[in-house]
Amino acid sequence: MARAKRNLRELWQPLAKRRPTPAAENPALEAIWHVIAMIPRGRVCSYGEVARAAGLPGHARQSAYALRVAPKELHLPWHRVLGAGGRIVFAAGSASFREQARRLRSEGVRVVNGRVPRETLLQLEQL
DNA sequence: GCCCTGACCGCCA
DNA sequence: ATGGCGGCCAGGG
Repeated sequence: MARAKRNLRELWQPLAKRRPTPAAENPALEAIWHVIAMIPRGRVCSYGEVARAAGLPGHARQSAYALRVAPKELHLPWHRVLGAGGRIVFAAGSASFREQARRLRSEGVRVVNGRVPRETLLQLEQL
C-alpha cells in the first residue's frame, strides 16, 4: 500500500505542474484519491466514508469533487464510490448510472435498483 | 464577501 | 420504502 501511494503520487505530480486547473496543490484531494485507490475489487465505499478515511470527516462532498476533477490518468476506481448506504447517486438511467452499474457488476457486485448489498460496503479502519 | 451549485448525508413525516 | 428538507463544505462567478 505504501507502494500504491507512491505510484499515485508519481502519476499526479507531473500533471499537477502542467495543470492550470483547480487544486494542483491540494493535499486534501490527494488524500482522497489515495483512499479511493485502495478500495479493493468487489467492494464499495460511500463518499462520506472515503472522506473520513482521508482524515476529512464531514467532507463527503469533497470526495465527490475530488472524483470529478481527478485526472483520468490516475485510473481511479470511481465506480466503487457510492452514496450513503450503497446507492448509485447518478440519476437512474443516465449514462453515468448505467456505466457505474456495469462496472460494478463486471467485478461481481450485485446491483439492484441502483443499490448494492450491505456486505459489499467496506468498513474502513486504518490506512 | 455574497450567492449559487453540487458524483453528499441523515433525520423525519 | 420514499420524498422533502436543512445542514454541510469547497469551488467558481
